[in-house]
Amino acid sequence: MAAGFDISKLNAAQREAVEALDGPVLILAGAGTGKTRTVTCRMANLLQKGISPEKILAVTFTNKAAREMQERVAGMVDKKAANKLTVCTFHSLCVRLLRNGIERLGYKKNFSICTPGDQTALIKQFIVKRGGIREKIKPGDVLAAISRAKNSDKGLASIEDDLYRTIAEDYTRELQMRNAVDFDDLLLLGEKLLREHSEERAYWQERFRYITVDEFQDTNSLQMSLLKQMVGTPYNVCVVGDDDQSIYGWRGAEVANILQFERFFPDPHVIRLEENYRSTEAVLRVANKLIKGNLGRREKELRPTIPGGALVRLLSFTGDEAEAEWIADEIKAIRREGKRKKTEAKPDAAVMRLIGGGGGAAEEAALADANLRAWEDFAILFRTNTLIRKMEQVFREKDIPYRLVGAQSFYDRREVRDALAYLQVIADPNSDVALLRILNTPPRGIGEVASLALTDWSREHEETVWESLNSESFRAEVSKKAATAIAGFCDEIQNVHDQLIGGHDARDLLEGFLETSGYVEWLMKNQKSDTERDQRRQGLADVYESLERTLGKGKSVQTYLEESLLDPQKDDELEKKQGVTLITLHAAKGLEFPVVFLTGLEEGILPHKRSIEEGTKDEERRLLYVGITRAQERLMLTYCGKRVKWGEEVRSEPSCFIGELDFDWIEEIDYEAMMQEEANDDDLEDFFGGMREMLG
DNA sequence: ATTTCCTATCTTTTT
DNA sequence: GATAGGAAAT
Repeated sequence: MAAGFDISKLNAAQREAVEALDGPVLILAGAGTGKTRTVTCRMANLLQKGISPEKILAVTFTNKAAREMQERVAGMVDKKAANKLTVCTFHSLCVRLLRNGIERLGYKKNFSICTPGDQTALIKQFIVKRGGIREKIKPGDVLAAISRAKNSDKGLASIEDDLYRTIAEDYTRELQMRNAVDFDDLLLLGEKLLREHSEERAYWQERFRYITVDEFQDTNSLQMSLLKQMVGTPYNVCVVGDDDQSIYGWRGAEVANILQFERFFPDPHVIRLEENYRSTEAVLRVANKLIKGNLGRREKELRPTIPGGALVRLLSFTGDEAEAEWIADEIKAIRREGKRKKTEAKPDAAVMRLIGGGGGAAEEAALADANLRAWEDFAILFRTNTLIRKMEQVFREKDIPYRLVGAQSFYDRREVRDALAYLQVIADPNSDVALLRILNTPPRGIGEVASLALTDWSREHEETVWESLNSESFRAEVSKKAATAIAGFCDEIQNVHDQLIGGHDARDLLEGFLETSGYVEWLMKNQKSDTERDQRRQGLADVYESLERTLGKGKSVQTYLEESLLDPQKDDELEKKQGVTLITLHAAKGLEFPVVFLTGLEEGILPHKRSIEEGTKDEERRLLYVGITRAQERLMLTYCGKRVKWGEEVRSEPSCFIGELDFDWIEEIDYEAMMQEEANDDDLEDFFGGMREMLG
């Protein structure tokens, strides 16, 4: 039976939250106040009170958070019950809604989901078509406008610029015709389905009687509308959020939803979690002082439970190279200090080898013995993904293991996207977007001219691209050479598709087809080096493996494709990877680390240049606040005077946020001091540190 | 049609 | 420093 969960370890507010199961509940949970523990305990409590797990839904912001929550509940109660819970993102929830009901909205059941890459490609086409090329219109800007419009309640009509709006309309029409939806459509259509079809609404409201929404401050108005449709009376809905950690305003997130919530679900039970168990007092003082700079927030302060602690360090460097190298060296140094709770274990020969600069297996063995901090205790936080590169480079030079979280997404890799497109076409040749992608990849004689004729033809005849390709009258329209190529291609696809329908193993078919179609050969030929070839090969291998794993769970190919698109993290494997964490501030939300380095506190980076232009500096301040509150024991804030940008050195000014920090809890180390400390001194310091440790 | 080489532009943040 | 898109060469 259920192992149970220990409610006695919770504080009064947390316990109150865990026990408030019925009616609307609003939990305002500051950073590090045991939010996740509280929410998971609350779910466990629902189960223990006899609520059927099928009736419980928890919506999180990322798939990673969803997996984590489910695992944690599973650790507290009966595993089988926990696995029957529905824990997912708004987007995957909508896929579920639409898989059943999208036909009511005029789409065919086998709709496909467009990736951001597909979106960009489409938008580019229309920019060209509408003559936006002269005006230097960027696809990203149009997409952003579309997304903003779809997520607001006004729709595409709210796009001011005529050209933008025209392109947006073209794009929407094209998607609809191709029976495809983008990420925003998932929410849009999901909400529409429930709002316009009472049978659907009734079904889902009955299906989920207890709903929890995590990171509620990051929901936008569309997600809020969706939530309203999902929740039936009595309103057993619990939302958890912290206005100070709202960092997705650019995606339409509205902190005002917290107020909205109280209006729509009247008299919620409001619970505040303010006692922080994560960080030292020093870290929290700095965080609290900083966030006070934001106006219009709910006044609250994180109360420390760990008094004192090491001062937060603020360091400046001459350049990004120096910054990265110092961080790497400092990590090695702090690591050698060992864990906070020092045991009496004496360093031995292993440490000698370590100081001697040895590496590899010997070093790893040394670590285990010598009570050193784990690499996983460290995290380095960056404002943008690109800033991570320099650090990566230095880590490689200095032999420090690291893991990148969500940096360059799995599904941004060409071979992965191609392979998935192939798979989708094999599963359903009528998937237009995917078919167009692989039509001439590798080059098989169906070039630009033929491709253009094809899309025009299919649009005109209101048939899918696949149908057009197979039509004799279309083939008569293109060159003889192209027609032959098309015929051959169609045969190949048809053949593989038939085999899949006939029950052939999808993985084998995909792998085989990528070989016989010449894709793999072409891919390899186009790589410059062996390492690149290996990477591509690995990418394909990863696809095969994840496909096999998913199918092994009894899921369909279609489900695999959907999950893949919505969950671009390379799930378990990435998490198991060992090393120092390199991560963006956005991706770091919800995580915690004993030692945190927060880099690039510079004007134009944090706050980001674009935020200054757009007047959203408050959000940047929250972003910094999120970064600071990730730290448990030690926090280092760094900035530098110049940075290499596009191969060119650019001057950098200290961030305006530095002036807002609480210097009572900060130890500042400036340029001059650093300059005087020669590299040699560092080495000596390291050496004597090691000696002292050896002598006990 | 395809490949190759040159150039322009790029950078927030994520489902 | 990478990468996508265009022009020129095959």
